[in-house]
Amino acid sequence: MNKKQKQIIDVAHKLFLEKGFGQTSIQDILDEAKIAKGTFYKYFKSKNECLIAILELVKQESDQKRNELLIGNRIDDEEVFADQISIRLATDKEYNILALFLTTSFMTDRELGTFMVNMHMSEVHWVSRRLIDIYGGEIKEIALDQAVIFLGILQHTLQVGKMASLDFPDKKAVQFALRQLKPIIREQYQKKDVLFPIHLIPFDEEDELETVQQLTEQVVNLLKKLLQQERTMEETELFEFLIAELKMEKPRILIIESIWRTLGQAAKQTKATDEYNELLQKLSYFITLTKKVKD
Amino acid sequence: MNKKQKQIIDVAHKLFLEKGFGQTSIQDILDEAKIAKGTFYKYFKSKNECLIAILELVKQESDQKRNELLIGNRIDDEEVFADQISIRLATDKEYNILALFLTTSFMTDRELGTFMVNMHMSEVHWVSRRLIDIYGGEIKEIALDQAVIFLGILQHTLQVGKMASLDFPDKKAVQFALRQLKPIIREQYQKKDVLFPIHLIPFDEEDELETVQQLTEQVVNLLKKLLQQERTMEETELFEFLIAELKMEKPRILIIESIWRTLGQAAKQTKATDEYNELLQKLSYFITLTKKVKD
DNA sequence: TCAATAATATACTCATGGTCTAAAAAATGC
DNA sequence: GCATTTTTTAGACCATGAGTATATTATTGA
Repeated sequence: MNKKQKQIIDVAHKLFLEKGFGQTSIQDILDEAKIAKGTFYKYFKSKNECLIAILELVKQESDQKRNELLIGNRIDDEEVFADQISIRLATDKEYNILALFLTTSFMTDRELGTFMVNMHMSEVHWVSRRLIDIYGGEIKEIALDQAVIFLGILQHTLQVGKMASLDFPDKKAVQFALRQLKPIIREQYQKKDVLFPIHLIPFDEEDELETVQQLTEQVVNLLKKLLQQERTMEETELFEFLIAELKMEKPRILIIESIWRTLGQAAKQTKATDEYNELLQKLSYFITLTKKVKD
Repeated sequence: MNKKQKQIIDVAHKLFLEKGFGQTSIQDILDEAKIAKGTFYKYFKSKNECLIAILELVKQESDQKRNELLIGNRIDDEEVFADQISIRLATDKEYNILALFLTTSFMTDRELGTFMVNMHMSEVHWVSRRLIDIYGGEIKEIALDQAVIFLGILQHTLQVGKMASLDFPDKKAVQFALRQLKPIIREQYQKKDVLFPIHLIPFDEEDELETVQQLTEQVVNLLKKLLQQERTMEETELFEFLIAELKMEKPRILIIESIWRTLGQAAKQTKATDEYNELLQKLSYFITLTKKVKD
């Protein structure tokens, strides 16, 4: 990412938060960033594209934080899940992401619309996978339903809370929603009353839920793939070490964890590619899952 | 309501549905309605005010339908409740009402924003009152929470269903949400785990939940109040009869019901005042409640 | 140093919401 | 049926804001 581009994104980011997307004109951004119109349109085809760029960045950052939260904790710790949700909420709320989702149908702009839908669906899928982590594979069939229910309760609770000017902290709403979920899970699990069948979750993501072995293989493949691209010396070294370590009978999990942390730091500096982030995510999942299996 | 005004509203209504609010320009409305700009701005201060007018009309119509649904059925019939919800859903979805709610924070326009919030809060309150009808006064303390949860699940279920292009009928989503609610109610009722205290419901509405006696008194007062305004001969006659009947020891419920129906028909023709509609609503509630008490 | 690239300043188009005015058309009261 | 008032029209006009285009001035990298 270019320096000027980053500058524009930062300013736009700030202004969108302060005044809202609709209320911020491109001129405002130009003035605040002290750049010419041409520069803006050199980097972004439109205001909407600029928003998408910001949203992608924000998502990456919160994904990172979510992964960090997972390390060193049990995968089935509800408290960790609550924190992970809160992280996204903080930024989501600032951006009124939910508002944007639904304005989709208002917009002519198909780009932004589909982007929003994809982002939301990926969040729903993430939640359903985490619910399986927490409540076990037995709820697999109803996990999507539960994710939809959980996010629905959460979103509406926050919305009404805001409307009624009761400003309880986000996390209180998260925990409330989570508490409500439990009796539903018990009931729905018994009755097998499913609305959204699990097969709606894309296959490659579903595979992540499988065994450590499969996960190891995926990570190794990813590493090899990334090695074929241009990498710094440090990365090459770390990647090759990881591949070797993962191929061992009993990979030393604490060493892998520490490398993961290093890579995560590096990713923070430069805007990491999707594949790089996928690696980080899979790696952190591998770590937590391995720890769990050890128990 | 003026004839020209109605014409404008109808055209705007149609266009908003076809192309969406944001995508419909005032010029579009003018062209379609074959009107001059001045005429539009004679009746509506702005595009937003026009939307509000439409929304008010739509709400009135669906309130009416909801009331009609209640007559002749038990107040605690879940099926009736599901139908009542579906009614509003049909129109809400057309208008992307939920989208508008949330865009509130995008808008500079405070008017439209507060209007939306009020409309939504009144819906939440209505649902919580109906839940009390259905599950009994014992759940009074948790009724608001339940309404928030129910609407949250419902809204998100519909949203995800739309995004995933599974087009199940609205009513299926309503029944799904309602089924999920039951175990929550059981659990929450035992644990008294309340987030939104009942006192958030405005007092005058809360009173409606009280006894038939109180309700009778309220209806009589409303009738007297309305009689002091200008009324047609027919209305005066019906109103005075109702007052007399309600004061009797055992009001003949079927007669009252038939008068209610007549008044409802009349209200459909001319745009009824808020007070008139309140009367209709209270009356229908009186009828159903009385029937229930008889059991 | 020179050529390519990045950045600036500024003028322009176009769509849209909203205001204003003068004249034509309708409605209304006597 | 005529005069007055109200409604409606047509269209000019303004402001704002997104996005395009262009000519000019840095910056930079080989």
